[in-house]
Amino acid sequence: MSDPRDDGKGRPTARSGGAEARGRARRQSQARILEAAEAVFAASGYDGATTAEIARRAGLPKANVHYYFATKEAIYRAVIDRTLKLWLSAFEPLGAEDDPAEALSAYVRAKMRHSREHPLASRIFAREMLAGAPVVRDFLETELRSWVRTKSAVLRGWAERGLMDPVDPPQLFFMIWAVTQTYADFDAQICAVLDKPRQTQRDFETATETVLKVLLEGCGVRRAAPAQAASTRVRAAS
Amino acid sequence: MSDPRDDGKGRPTARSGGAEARGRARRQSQARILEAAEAVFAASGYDGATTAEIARRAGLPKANVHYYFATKEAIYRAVIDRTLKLWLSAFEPLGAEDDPAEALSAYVRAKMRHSREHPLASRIFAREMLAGAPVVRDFLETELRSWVRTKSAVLRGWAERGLMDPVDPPQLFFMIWAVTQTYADFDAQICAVLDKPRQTQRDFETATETVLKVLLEGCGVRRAAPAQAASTRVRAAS
DNA sequence: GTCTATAACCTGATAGAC
DNA sequence: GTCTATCAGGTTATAGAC
Repeated sequence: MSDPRDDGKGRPTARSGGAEARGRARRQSQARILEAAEAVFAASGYDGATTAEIARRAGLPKANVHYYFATKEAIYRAVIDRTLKLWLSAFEPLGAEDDPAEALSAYVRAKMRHSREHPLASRIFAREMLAGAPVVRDFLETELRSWVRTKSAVLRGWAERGLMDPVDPPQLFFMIWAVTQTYADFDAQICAVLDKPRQTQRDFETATETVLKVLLEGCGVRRAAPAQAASTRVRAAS
Repeated sequence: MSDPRDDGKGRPTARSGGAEARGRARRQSQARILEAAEAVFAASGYDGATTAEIARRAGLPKANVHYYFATKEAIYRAVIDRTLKLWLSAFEPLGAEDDPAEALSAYVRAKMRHSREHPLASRIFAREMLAGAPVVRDFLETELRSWVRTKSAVLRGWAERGLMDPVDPPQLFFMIWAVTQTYADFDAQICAVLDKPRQTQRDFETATETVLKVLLEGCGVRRAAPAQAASTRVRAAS
């Protein structure tokens, strides 16, 4: 997963003069391809995407795309790599000594922001899940599983200290992920029901407040003050 | 949407003797194709699905599939038709005179059961949303939107009478749908995290109880007794 | 490194014998 | 109504000129 661009081509020749300029152009082309591919895979899925469409969006001839990425699958793996890094970046700490209201609130807000700012990544991830996680299964079974184990212990600790209700922690995470990601993945449904061409910033804020209220009160934690985040944590009295 | 099998072929000839037997065989073949197609579309999506695979699963030669459904798209539309009917069948009444705890509880339970019993339909629906609802947009903008409008008024009425907290009703429906459907759509993720080959009946019950607790307490309604359903409704005191 | 032209393959759909 | 054989179109990937 760490370097999916293993096509073995295009490495700088030993006797090159302008290697740096070429390296720049190389990275820029690759970046444009990945950005185009993200949009195409999110909209059409792996099978629906075509390398021709990716090339068109990237503003390159199709053969150029295959020069940088040997196969369509290699492009997809590179995009997934990015997606997982983004997914993980939305994972707030949730430390045992944190105040549950503050920490859970910050986590849910981070996930909501992630859906708002990176809907394409969210949709690609969702498509992977629907297909049975053929590519990201290893990630789910290692990194994500161990994250859930660790954080579940933290939540059980909070419940034992009476800071929140005893809620099955993995199930709570499934709920949080489902609710926050629906604003990216099911955008078409939400827009259709609300009779709007797209979700506005205000819709997003309403959604965030509703989600925070229902999820936090639903597991028995009092809400933190709306505006502040992880920087001004309050330690829980032990 | 009502009859997507509009290929115009295969209607019984006027002078036929065994028309009934042929009609039976016809319906049976169509049913087998649709069942196979549901599985293939759910697993692979529209573009990933092949008519050859659908035929193989249905136990028929490929040409036979094209005899009953002129195009791949016609098969897909027939499957979607089924899916939407199933989706609507999980919609409990939610009447203004019902007790919110009973009614919402029954609705969430129905949606959870639907995910458990019809995961393929749920995944096909999810893929449609991810693709921007090209086929079901009309359904979303008419039937579903009007359902949400009607039921939102019911929820606002409950909130005004102090039977639940004032929660933005459409947002609450989005949350309920997201949470309940995740158990079908993101099954791969849930199994991977829980380290199980599949979700057991017990996992499903834990999930249902957790979802009910968090969602109902999250919008300020007291939980109804677990076992009973819509038959023994309690009228809300007005 | 870049791009045009093309090869190799697969898929949806059909023709036509039975 | 059923099924084998095949066509037409589109896709991934590559060869080879520049």
